[in-house]
Amino acid sequence: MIETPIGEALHRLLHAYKRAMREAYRDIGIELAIAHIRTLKLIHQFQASTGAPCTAQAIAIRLERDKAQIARLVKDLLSAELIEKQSNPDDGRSQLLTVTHHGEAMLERIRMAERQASQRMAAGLSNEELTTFIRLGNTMTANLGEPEGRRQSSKSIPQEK
Amino acid sequence: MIETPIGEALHRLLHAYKRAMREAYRDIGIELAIAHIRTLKLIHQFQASTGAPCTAQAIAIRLERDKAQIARLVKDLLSAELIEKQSNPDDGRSQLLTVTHHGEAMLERIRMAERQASQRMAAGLSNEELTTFIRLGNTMTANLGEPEGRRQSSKSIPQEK
DNA sequence: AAGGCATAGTTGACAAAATCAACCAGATAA
DNA sequence: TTATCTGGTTGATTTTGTCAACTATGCCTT
Repeated sequence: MIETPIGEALHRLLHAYKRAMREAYRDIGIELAIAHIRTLKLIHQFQASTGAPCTAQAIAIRLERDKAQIARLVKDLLSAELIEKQSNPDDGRSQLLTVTHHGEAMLERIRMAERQASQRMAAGLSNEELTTFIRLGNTMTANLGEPEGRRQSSKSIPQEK
Repeated sequence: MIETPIGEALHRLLHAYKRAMREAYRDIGIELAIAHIRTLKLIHQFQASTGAPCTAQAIAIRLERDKAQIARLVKDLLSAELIEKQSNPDDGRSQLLTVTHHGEAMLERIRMAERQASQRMAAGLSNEELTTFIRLGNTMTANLGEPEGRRQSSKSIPQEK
């Protein structure tokens, strides 16, 4: 077969992965798009790991996305009543986002769907191999994440360590 | 930091990678989108490895994309005179695609841009680690690529081995 | 030879993902 | 008080991707 460099391997894997995830979500009756699901998961993880609510700014930083896109994703999740917002007492411009009970239930269904697809993806690979893959992937992401300039949404935002 | 499973690591890496590639292409004055570039590269690789021209069907199979999308990508590349087509003598429905000299020159510029970004991405990693990453990635892609049904563009098309 | 089915490619429509720019209200620093 | 920065919003656009229906051609069966 044709030799594939890293970039090509990545494209193919993420495309296959997204397709598998979409099918798994659809099989369970979840109609959320993948970006919405990632955002919902991040809001929940933020709460769980810091004990504090999340902000749109934190999501934009963590996902390295344009804040405009995050705003639209958050708006959709609010409309679906999967998250809710309160005014931030420390910053009048900002809202604190938390996952609702409805959102918690949705997250549980998402986990079920992902478990199945992830097991299929990882078939024949040891835990060590999976850990190695994640480590190498995160290293490359970090390598790419130190820009020389022109990054928009995070141009003057310090990278979290 | 928050633990990231494989899916999350993949999303972040490909997003960072695509952004780095776009910046590298832009720095060199290339205005093609990434999907167009991947298609152009594939047509060239197909020629180089088989000695025969490429077809839209072969691209759809190799990239695992909907044939409608491939048709649009091919149309754009034809308009940009990066590739050209001839009627397939063996199949009146099909056209054979080849890269033009203009396309060859574009590919050379693309390789220069990618070399720089790839080196930055791979900083600190050995060749063995990069090879391992690609191998694991391709294994997972293959795991996901054996559908139980509902795949559109490749539903009745046998997977290449 | 004719009919039925499958296929290569095209087109329309739509959804998802992502970026860029401009804006407003609030926060901070001088 | 003023200037600058920031969190978030909205509009516009580009890129990526999927689904369905269609046409012309190819293949198989009768």
